[in-house]
Amino acid sequence: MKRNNQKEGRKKQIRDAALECIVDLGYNNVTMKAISDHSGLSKGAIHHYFKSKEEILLSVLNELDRRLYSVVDDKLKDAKTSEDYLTNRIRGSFDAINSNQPLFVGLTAFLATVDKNNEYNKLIKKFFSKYRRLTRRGIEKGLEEGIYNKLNLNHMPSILLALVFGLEMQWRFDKEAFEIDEVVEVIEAMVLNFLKKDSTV
Amino acid sequence: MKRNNQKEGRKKQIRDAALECIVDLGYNNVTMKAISDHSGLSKGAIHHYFKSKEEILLSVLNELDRRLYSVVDDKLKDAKTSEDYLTNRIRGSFDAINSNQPLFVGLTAFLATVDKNNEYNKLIKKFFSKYRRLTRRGIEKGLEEGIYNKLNLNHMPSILLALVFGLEMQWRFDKEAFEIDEVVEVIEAMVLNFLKKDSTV
Amino acid sequence: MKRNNQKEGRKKQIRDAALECIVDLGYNNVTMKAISDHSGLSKGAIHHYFKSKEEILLSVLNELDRRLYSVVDDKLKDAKTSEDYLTNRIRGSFDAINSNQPLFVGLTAFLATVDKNNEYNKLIKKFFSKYRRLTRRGIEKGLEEGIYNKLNLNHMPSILLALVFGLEMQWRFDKEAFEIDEVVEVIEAMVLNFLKKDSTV
Amino acid sequence: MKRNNQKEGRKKQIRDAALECIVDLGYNNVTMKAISDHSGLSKGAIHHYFKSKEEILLSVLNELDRRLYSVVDDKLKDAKTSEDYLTNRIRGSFDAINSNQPLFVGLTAFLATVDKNNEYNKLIKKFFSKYRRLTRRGIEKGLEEGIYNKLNLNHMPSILLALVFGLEMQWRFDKEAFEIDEVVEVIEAMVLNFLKKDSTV
DNA sequence: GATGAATGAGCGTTCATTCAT
DNA sequence: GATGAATGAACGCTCATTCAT
Repeated sequence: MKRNNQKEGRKKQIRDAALECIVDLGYNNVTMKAISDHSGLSKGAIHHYFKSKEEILLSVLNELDRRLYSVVDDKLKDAKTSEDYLTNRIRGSFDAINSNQPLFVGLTAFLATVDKNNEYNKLIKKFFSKYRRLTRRGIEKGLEEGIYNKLNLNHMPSILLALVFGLEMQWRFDKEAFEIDEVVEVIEAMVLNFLKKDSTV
Repeated sequence: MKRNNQKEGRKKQIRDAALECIVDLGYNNVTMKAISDHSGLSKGAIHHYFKSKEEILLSVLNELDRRLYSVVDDKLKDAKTSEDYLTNRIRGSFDAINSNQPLFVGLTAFLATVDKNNEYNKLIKKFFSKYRRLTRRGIEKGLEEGIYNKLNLNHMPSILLALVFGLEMQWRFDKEAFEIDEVVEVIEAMVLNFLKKDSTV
Repeated sequence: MKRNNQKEGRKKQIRDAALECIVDLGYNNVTMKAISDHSGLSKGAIHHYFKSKEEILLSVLNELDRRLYSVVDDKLKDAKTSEDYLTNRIRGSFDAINSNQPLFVGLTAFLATVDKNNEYNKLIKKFFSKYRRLTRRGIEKGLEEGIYNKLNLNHMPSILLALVFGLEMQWRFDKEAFEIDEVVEVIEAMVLNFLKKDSTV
Repeated sequence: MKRNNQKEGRKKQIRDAALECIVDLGYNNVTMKAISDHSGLSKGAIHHYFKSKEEILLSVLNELDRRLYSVVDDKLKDAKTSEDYLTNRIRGSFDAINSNQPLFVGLTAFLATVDKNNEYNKLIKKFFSKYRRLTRRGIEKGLEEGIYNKLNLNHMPSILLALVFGLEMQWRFDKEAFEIDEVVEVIEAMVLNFLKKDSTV
């Protein structure tokens, strides 16, 4: 058991170093040497815990998925009503952008690795899917309570996810392009307004 | 003159091959050898037209920018009123996704190259900026005509761009996640509804 | 005949450009492209007159040999007695250094190409040999006139050639190392003194 | 400590191989592949010890400088009087030519790399300078003892260095041009004679 | 477990040479 | 004659991976 914990500790150490490298150096400049330097472990030791560089990066991607989930879920703890829940989900997602840049930078780095049939793609697919499911649950709650009209259940999660990622990306390249807090307020107003009142689409 | 055209033709040939590589192999697997194979030109010949791989990729990014502009603008030709204009802009953007996948795959590939102070970043910033300006113009027209409330002029372009990119990305990794046409309809309804009626935010 | 002259003119043009390249860029940075740029002729045209880069450089080396000969010989025109002749030969050689740097820079560039059995080596050997023969002739004249003792006929030419090249090389790397005019005076005194008085070696 | 020695051993192994390449193939044909073949180490291993080809060559040049110093100094051990000292210095230099051809071939190879402002130039300048200083010291000793006239202190070192290098070069291209031992004897006679008796220049 | 020396395939790039125009 | 587009071998170098210690 202790063995296993130690082993997991080393793997975490390596994963963290790899993420640091992605963020600091850019995805394409991540080398085993860089991970070695950042982690304080030798290249040989790293290969002892992960059999290849790809396995490390896969592990990082899984870790990012986990982190994103917990970061967003932390925002939902105090939500009482469904309306709160959705508001928190929206606001929480954007807060997550601000407070966890490495997470997003890391995630989007992987988006560019798209390649026919690779492992990353499957993980990213799962990750997108999970995020949509989470959002959907919040809306379902609202539906049960009769707050939202039922028509957009399948569409809103995708739309909200698009907004989070789409804004984060713009913001990353141009911090002056917009005031993110204001944009989030507009999005909140637009989305809640639409979910509550609209029933004609 | 003919000379120049021939030269431009070759550069296009190389650019096209490079884009093919990005789409087929993934950004990180684009090599001069791959571009050579895809273009049918020798590595030496490619270097005759572009002095480095980076220059080719920069050229591809510029080309994608140009293409996106024209693809989107084609959709606006028939727009009569501002409402049409904006509807067309939204719909056009999503049509562009369907009919020009390489374009979007290419563009997003570059998004992950983010690295401190590189040339790509500047181009992407310009490109995002241009797209927002284009959208903004459509909304301004609606403002003049009194169709839209004036409050969201600065925010809607960013939101619409986020939606386009954010949806394209999800769709790329999972074609079954949502029915894109339906999502676009929802977005249209939500956005136009918000722009017209809302005046409280 | 005219044909031939034109052809020779082109070859000279190329040779001159190649020497310029050696001097300006360093031997190892001489490329066909550089020769093309310096000569104003296309790479194709250059290959029309010389079948390879090596042939151009060989031609340059031959030309340098010819030039050195004429440069040094110009100094001997006014020499009346053998003593004048030798003085002029020494002084002339060092003057040549000052006024024809490209020539010496070019010549020494080739010295580093030494390679088992190459063409350059043969030419350089011939060139060293010719220079020694020239010097020897001056001393022989002095012998006939009874000015010099006869014992050093075979050795002085080598010594004088060593002095010319050896000083030029030092001077090229460090212009402040010595006052070349003064050194030349010392050499003159030492050599003439030795040739005249010494009879014990 | 052992580690360090091993590392230094490898660096020496690479340096030696590089010098072999210079001598066997000519400076311009030294490639990483050639050094790899000569040293028995892979290209990767070589780059593990030297970060670039230039660094290897610089290291070789430094090593040649060190070797020349020790080779020449070995000849001075038994010198009693200054006259011996200078004689030994002259003779020692020329002995060095015979017994350390690679050293001289290597050194002169670098002389031809002259290029505006490169690292080699600085080293060669230092090296010439050191050699002149060494020679000068011998002459100064003779001055103190009243053996030599004082006028040529600044000039003789340059002259002697010129003779050493100038003769080596000629000899390299044509072993039959002169009998080097005889030439050295002549030089000795001429120089010592001049230093002792001459006081009119 | 941990190290880093060693490997070698593969990278982007250069450049002498060829050849269709 | 003259051009420069095209070729491809060879270059210096990088880096994931292996393995003796």
